[in-house]
Amino acid sequence: MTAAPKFRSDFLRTFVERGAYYDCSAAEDLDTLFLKERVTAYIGFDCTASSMHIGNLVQLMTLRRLQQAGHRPILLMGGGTTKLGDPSGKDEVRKLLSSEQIEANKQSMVAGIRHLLKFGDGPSDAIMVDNAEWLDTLEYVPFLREVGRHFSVNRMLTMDSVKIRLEREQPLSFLEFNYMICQAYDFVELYKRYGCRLQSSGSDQWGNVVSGIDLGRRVENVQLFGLTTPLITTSSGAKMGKSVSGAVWLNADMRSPYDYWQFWRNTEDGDVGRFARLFTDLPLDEIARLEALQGAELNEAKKVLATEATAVLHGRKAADEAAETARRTFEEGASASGLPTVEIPGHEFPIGVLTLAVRAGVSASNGEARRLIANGGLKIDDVTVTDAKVEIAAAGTIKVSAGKKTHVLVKPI
RNA sequence: GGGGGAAUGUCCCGAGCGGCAAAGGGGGCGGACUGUAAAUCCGCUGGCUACGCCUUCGUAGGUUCGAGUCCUACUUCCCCCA
Repeated sequence: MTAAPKFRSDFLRTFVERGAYYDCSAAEDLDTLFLKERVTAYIGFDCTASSMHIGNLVQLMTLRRLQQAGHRPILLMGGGTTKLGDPSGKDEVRKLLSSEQIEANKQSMVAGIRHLLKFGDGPSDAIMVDNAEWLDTLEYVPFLREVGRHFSVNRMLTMDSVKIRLEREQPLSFLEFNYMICQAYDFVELYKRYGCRLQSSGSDQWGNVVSGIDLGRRVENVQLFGLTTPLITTSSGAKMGKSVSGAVWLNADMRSPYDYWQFWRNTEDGDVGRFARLFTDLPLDEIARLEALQGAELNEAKKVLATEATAVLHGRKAADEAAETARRTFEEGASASGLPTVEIPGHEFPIGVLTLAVRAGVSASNGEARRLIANGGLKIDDVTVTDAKVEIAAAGTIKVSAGKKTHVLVKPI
């Protein structure tokens, strides 16, 4: 990482102030470009899951800030590159996904982030493109002659994504080996189609970004730019978003706005300011005020962080509802109606607590529910369950809690 | 084409003289302490109709009272030679 240069353009200055800057190519020239014109920039996402996750959020926020600064963001969905599999940062060959699966993932991923960007035809409206549009129909030999000849295998072997596999004696298939070439080609293709000059990405993609810049210079004689963001970790060193049962998904149907709000509410003290700068639209002076709070007062800052971050992803209304539900649940100890709710047919009652815990989704199995009870972690309507054999009668809505933070409402119907 | 290795609890890493539901980590989940934080400490971490039963060690067979452990074939990967 280079020390952040003193930028003159609004966009890059904000980018640095918000803590999103890691490195960029030809900083001077890029800064000038931002001063001079409306810049079209892109970030690519592969369609490996049915939802984006917290790890993608820094990139998504970059697109958002580009748009806010009046530039034009391109959301590139890697419907084509997903068919190859990105070897970066992976120890193993990815499982191949079917074309149908990739397409379904793409639709779902895009739907999940619709509040983050404004799409349309306006000058700074976001554009969504799928690189399958051009990658799927490439002809092998012409492609090799036009693009492949600009790539040195010697150099590709020194790229981290490749080198790491080789050093660890982990397999790297020829299919994956082509990933960086396709990503480089994407950049040039987006330049040709949309005049896209900048690719932003996480710092782990630097090698691929540079490859695209090189290719642009060679085949189009144009100066392209790269801008990377740092890998975000919590202040205690953990990779972000790996806390609760795997990834923190952005799609509302995979993690409700309420649970998303909770994720931010549980931010470590030392991260409040940094995360607020990165993941909310709050003014910097307001953030400075919030992070200056000490001790338990920081909880107020965390609530603001949670609400604002949720508003960015799910919209203001959902964020306010999540905040209110949390307030009633945690500060009043009430069975707030906004909690995640599970409906169970009335004829299943009276129901055993184990089954109830599983049906409510707070335990994965009866065995797990048993252990939860043994550890004193399961509560029904705020009463600790001590006997795994008790049955619960249907008496209106029941609050099922696992530990202090997980609460689910069960509604007999 | 020839030779040598590797695959372990479906989160990951990783031990495993033929008696193994399988050591030890990491992670995760609960509890205590707190502020819905961090750090620390404690417990748990295959499933079930549960003092018993069932399913797990790349896949399929075999030897054995008994196999993660031995044999055979296959799959995938790594290394060396050609």
